Amino acid sequence: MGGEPELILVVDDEPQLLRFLGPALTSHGYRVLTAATAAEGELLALSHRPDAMLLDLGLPDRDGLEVVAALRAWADFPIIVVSARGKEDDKVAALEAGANDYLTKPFGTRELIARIRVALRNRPGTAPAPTRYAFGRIALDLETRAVTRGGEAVHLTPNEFRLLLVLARNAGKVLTHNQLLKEVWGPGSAQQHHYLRVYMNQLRHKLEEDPARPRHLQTELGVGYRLVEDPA
Amino acid sequence: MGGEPELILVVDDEPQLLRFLGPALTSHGYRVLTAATAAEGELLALSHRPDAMLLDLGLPDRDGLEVVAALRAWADFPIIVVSARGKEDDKVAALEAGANDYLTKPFGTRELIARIRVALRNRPGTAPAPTRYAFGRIALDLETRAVTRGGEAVHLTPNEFRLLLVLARNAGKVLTHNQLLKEVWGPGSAQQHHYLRVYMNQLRHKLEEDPARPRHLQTELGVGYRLVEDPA
DNA sequence: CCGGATCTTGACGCCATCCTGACGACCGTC
DNA sequence: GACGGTCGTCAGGATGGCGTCAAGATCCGG
Repeated sequence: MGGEPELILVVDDEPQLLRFLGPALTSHGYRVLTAATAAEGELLALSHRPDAMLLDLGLPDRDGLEVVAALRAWADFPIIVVSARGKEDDKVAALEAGANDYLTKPFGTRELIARIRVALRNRPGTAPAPTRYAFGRIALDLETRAVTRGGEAVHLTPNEFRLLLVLARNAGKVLTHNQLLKEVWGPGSAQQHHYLRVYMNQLRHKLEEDPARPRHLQTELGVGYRLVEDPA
Repeated sequence: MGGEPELILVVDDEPQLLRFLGPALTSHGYRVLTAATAAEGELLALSHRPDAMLLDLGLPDRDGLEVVAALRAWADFPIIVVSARGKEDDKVAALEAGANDYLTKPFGTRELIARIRVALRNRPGTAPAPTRYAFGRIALDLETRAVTRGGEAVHLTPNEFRLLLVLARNAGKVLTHNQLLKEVWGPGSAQQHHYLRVYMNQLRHKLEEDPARPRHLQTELGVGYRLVEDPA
């Protein structure tokens, strides 16, 4: 990631806790901003757009749940609620109001740091494409480029693998002949439907129990092909 | 939203807990998938791509942390860890390994539901345009090219599918013979009204309860055909 | 430069789909 | 009541897409 260090806004009215949390967070590489009241916290959140917020529910000037709801109206950063009250009703209410996590005092620093990291990790903008797929007894791993059928390794040629991969990434959907050709053989290969017939045939022989009656690699006549988990 | 209910995969070896969690989750509108071992859980996760996973750390066949790490290698859905051990070290280790949340047994159902909702709410972008139509018991999905009648799959030939699609896109409206012919068979097929009679007949036999008294695929005498949701 | 793996291309039989024709049902008109 | 028109129904023959096999052509590493 390597960019700016993340900014954490801590809103709590206990100076004791702040003196304790500040160093803990900075020592883990975060920048810290503090506020002692809800009003000040909202103001700082608005002006500094922190990457995450630590919010004590027991603030003097305003009800904690209201603060969460008010923030959630516009803020998209994670809000981790901290409270001395540990009843289930309190937790549910805060989470429903929009909090991302709920910690009951007292809590350990390391757990707090871990939960902050989880919250930051889950921010939008990080959608890793899956690197593994499975369809019945067929499994496929992108990183190792390994394909197995019922646990046993199956060797696929490059073109076979690409074809299977395109189908897997769009599992369930029908892909037209030209879509598949473009993805596997590159543009300019349209109308070469014969490739597909040959390679689908090879895939079926390597992956299907009964290549003549494919379970997963289905033909959509006149349209294209599709890979399904289970033959409806 | 508004599509399929979310699928939750619950991996736990205590039947007692499963019997307790299953109804709790389904009653909140989730679909539930269960597994009793890590191996089974990973397989189901791979093949069914749940929207979230509930994972007990104390599984018999494999260390819980390993399972979390292995899943995180490819899975992008939230993993909520459940454990009887509540020590800070355990929590930190699980969260660092990739878990999204950590609940200590015993926990309340409402808190669990609330935390699941938080996890689902935070998922990265999920809004593929649902290209679907429904008319009574007849449903039609453009992406998968699947047509169902009362839930059961119905196979349509390319021409049948195109004809149904044109009618569905103009649901309620009457389409003239020539309009339909042009859309399905291309221009230059005008006056070939016999095509329509044959194919409408086939569609009715595949989709209507009583093909002789069509509910949805209506004839407009001397004009054309129309697809309606409900026979006024 | 050789050998094996992979890709391409051709040929052929089969089968789903499509087209076409024949016939009956229904309705309005003369 | 005969007639013409439109529509629904059925089935057989034609067509084209698909699966299948195998023989070159090509690529690549040793």
